[in-house]
Amino acid sequence: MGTKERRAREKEQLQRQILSAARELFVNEGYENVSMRKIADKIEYSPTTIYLYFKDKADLLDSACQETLLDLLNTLELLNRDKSDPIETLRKSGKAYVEFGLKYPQDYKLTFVLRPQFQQGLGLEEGSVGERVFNYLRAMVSECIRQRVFRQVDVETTGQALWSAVHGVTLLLIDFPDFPWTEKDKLIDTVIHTMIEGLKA
Amino acid sequence: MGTKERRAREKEQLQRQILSAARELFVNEGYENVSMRKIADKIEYSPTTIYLYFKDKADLLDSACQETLLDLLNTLELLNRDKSDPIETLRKSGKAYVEFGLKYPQDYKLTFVLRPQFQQGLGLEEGSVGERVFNYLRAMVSECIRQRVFRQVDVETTGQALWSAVHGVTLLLIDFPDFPWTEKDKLIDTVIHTMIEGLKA
DNA sequence: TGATATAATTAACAGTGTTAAGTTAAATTG
DNA sequence: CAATTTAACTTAACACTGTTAATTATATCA
Repeated sequence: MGTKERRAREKEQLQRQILSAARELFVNEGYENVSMRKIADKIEYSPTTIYLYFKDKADLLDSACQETLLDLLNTLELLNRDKSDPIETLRKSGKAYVEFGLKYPQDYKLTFVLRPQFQQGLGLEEGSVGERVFNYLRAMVSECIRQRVFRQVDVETTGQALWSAVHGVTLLLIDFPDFPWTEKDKLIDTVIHTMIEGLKA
Repeated sequence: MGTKERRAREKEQLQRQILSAARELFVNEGYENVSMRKIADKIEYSPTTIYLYFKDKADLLDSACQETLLDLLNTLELLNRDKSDPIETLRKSGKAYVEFGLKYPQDYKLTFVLRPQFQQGLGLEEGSVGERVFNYLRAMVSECIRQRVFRQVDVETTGQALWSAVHGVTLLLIDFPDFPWTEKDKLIDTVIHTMIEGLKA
């Protein structure tokens, strides 16, 4: 009597299909320029079917951002961290963070700029993927302090400050592509390097 | 025969009135939630009248952002700069920049996040207000290097890196108001202080 | 006053997110 | 197997959006 389970599986599959189509459109055309009807066209269902699987358009955005955060977390955790050189690990992670943002600029903006505006204050609560990303950062900072390569700074504040810096350079590079930046990589490296130097013992 | 001039003056006044109403609505309700009809209601004209004074809605946004940039420039230039302590000047300016963003969060996001998305690559070209803001920053960095309180870093890259840092912390504080930040001012100060320390000779 | 130029409006178009009602197809029950 | 319930999906509609073209009102000049 597995019919019920099959149906449930089919439902789940359609949900994924909708989300996948939506995310692709969001990324390529921008959230505001994607209509429910466009998504419906892509998956060859009527527009209102989407509402059987997602509360509304913001809910779709929300789910898309969850996926992006998971991708980012994976990217970071795949870095081979050298325990004996926590600063190099921090540097590499920062670089990977920015490069992730530049590789998927629409995804990044959707997740870290657009979504908070809609789903106010959400996305970083306890147990969420966002929190896991931040935990990753916190752990690196802790290790730098433990090994006394950083001076005795506050872990929380320092983590947030580092996040601020990489977030800032990522967004500026995304939002002002025509600004006469000295050189992309040089700028990114400078931001990260300067922050790290400023934290050293 | 000053009728022509009076008419021109009246036109200009109405244009300002429209822009003022639009900016107020943008800031209070968010650009996306403000319709041309809402703006028209506020100024008690028909919606299409706006199109006699502004090309389209994006043009209105553009003009509103110009005003914001001017406000920011004024705020920065009103700081009493102590020539003998360029680092303190830089620190105060950074703080003022972030505080400006937090005081007018919608304005800030409109100018530095939303507008670039519409009016791609614009707003920082030669002779613009945006460029003047960046010149201000550049001058401060130059002074720090000239007085050898900073090591011999590249002015351009350093300025852009500093901008990245303050931009980042401003946006994070705006976008994630419910995130458990250690303490607003402590975070801002840490970001600025860490960057400056990392640049010192 | 009558002609002309300018300002402002009305009506309309194609599109938006979303809801409620209606329809079709599948699963369950007797 | 036939009847009925349930789930999945669609059609039609609402109130809104930015924007354009055609039309009306208003003020200036001869």
